Amino acid sequence: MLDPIAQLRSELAAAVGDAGGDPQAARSATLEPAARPEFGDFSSNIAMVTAGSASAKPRDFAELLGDALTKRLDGRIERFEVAGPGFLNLFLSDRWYRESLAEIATAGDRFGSGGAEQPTRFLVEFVSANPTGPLTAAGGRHAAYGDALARLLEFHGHEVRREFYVNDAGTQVQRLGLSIQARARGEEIPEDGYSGDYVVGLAGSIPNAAERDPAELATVGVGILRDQIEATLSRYRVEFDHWFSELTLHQGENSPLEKAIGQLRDSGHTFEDEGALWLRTTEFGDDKDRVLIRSDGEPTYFAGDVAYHADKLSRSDHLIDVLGADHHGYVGRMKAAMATLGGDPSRLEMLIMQFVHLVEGGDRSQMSKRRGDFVTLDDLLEMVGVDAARWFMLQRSHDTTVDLDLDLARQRTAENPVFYVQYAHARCFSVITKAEGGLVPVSASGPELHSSERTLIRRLAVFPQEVEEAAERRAPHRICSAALLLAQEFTAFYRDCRVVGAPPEEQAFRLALIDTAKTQIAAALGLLGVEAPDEL
RNA sequence: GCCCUGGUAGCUCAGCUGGAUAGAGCGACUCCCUCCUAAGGAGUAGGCCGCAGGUUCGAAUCCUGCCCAGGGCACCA
Repeated sequence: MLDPIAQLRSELAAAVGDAGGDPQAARSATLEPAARPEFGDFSSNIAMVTAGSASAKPRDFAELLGDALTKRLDGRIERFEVAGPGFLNLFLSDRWYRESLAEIATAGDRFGSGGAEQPTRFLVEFVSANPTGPLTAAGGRHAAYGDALARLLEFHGHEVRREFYVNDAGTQVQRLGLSIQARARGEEIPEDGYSGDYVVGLAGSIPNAAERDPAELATVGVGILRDQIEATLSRYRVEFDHWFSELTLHQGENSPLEKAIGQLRDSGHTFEDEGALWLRTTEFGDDKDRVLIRSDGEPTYFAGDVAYHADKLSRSDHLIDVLGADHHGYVGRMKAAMATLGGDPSRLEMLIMQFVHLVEGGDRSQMSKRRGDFVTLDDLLEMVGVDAARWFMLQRSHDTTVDLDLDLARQRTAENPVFYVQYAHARCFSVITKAEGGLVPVSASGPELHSSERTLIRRLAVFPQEVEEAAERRAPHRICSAALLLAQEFTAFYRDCRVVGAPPEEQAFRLALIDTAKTQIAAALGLLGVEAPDEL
C-alpha cells in the first residue's frame, strides 16, 4: 500500500510515460511541499529531469505532464502551473487532502514505517566506552545517536542489533587496577593512572582493596563500572542486545583472536618484521601497515578489533560502527582489514561523531576521563532530564561539533524545542478529551478546508519521505527538524481552527486530524527516544 | 607534512546525491490573554552561504587551489 505521496509520485512517473518520456527517469525527481503558497501545494522538478528523455523543452514538457496528471488524478487536482525554468506546481483539491488524511489515519502509528527497499540485518555498535570510568556527557551523544539510528532503521523495515564492545582487556584496564590499589593504600596515583574521584569510591567499596592483586582489582573494578554504565544507559532509554566482552576474544583453545590471525596469515597479507607480525593494510588503501602481534608476543588492540569485526560480519549483513572523532584514523585500517579477510569493505560503515561541549552562561567544559574533571552523563541527566538531553544530543548532524546549551535545555517553555513538541502533543490530547464524542472515519467530502488544515495534512503526508531520508543518510537529526515543523504546523492549525464546538461535521474531521497529528508526533518522538506525554 | 570533519543571520545550527526570493531555534525589537493548556500566539530586523577559480540553463550544494578552526597520524587502548 503506497502512502499518499508515493502514490502521487507514481502517478507523476506514469504521466511522464503518457507524455512520451521515460518513466524510469522520474525516479530522481523531487516532489516536495511548495516553498511558497504561490507555488501551490507541491512542487516538482520532474519536467526538468525527464524532458530530455522525450527530447522536449522542460517548460513544454511540464505542460504535457500537467495535462496527463490532471487526467490521472481525476478530481484530486485543482490545477497546475508551470513556473521558472520548468517547475511543475500542483494545486491539489480538498478531496486529495481528505483521502490522504483517511489513509494516514488508517495506517496509525505504523504510518511511514517499513519503507526499506531491501530489508537488511544491521549490527550497530556504539558507545563502547572503556569501562574504566563513568560514562561522560559526550558518551551521551554517542548513545543517543546510535540508539536513535537503530530505532530509525528498525522503523524503516530493517532488522537491527545493538552492541556494546566492552574493552575489558589490555593496558587501560591494568592501569585502572593499579589506580584502585594506589587509592586503597593512600598512595600517589601512578603516571597514566585514573585520578577521578570515582576511583576512591571503587577502592572503598572493594573489600581489602589495599592487599589485593591489581589484576584482580581491575576485574572487579571493571565489573562495577560496566554495571554502572549499563544502569546509566538504561536510565537514558538505551538498551543493548549484546555486551560483547573483548576478553572473550582471547579465551579458550584456538580463541577467536587466534582464528582471525590464522585467517589473515592464510590470506597471505601478513608479514613479520623486527619480531612483530604485521598486516599489510596498505594494499587496501591504508597509509601504513599495522601491527597485529607485538614483538613481545602480545596481540595489539587492533588485532582484537579485527577478530571482533570478523565475528560481527558473520552475524549480520551490514555493520555500523559509531566512533568518536579521535578514532577516525581507524577507518582506513579497519576497512583494509575487512578486505584482507575477504569481506566486502562496503559492508562496514564507520560513522564519526564530533565532540560536544556543554555550555552554561557562555562557559565551555571539556570532558576528559583521565583528568577526572568531566561531566558525567548522570550529571547531565540530573541537570536537564532524559528528554532534553536526548533531543539536544540528536538535533545536530553527527559530523558537526555541538554546543549544548544547558540553560536552554533546562527550560520548560516554548523556547525549548523539545518542550514545544511535547506541548503540541499534550494539546492534542487535551482537545480530544474535551471534545468528548468519539472518533469517526474521515468523510470524503465536507466543508472547504482551511489552509492550516491543508498545511498540516501535507506535513503528515510527507513523514514517510522524512523517515526514508533520515534512515538512509543515518541522520536522526532530520527527525528532530521534522518533529519541530510538525509541531509548528499543528500549533498554527490549533490557532486557526476551532475544534470543540465547531459544527459536527467539521468537529469530526478536525478531531481525526488532531488524532492523526498526535499519533505522528508521538511516532517521531519515539524514534528519538523522547517521551510524548499526554499532559505536561 | 599527510589524513578526517567543519567554516551559512549577533549565537547554536539545518539545508549539501545541483533548482525558484537561502531556513529554524536562541538572542534583539514590536504587538496580543472575554477564546479547546499564555507552560501560549502574531510580527519585524538581521546573510559577499570562509576566499578565488572552474563545471552547468542553474552552485550554499559538484570539482580544483588557498585560508581558518577542531581532531587524528603508536609494537596505547
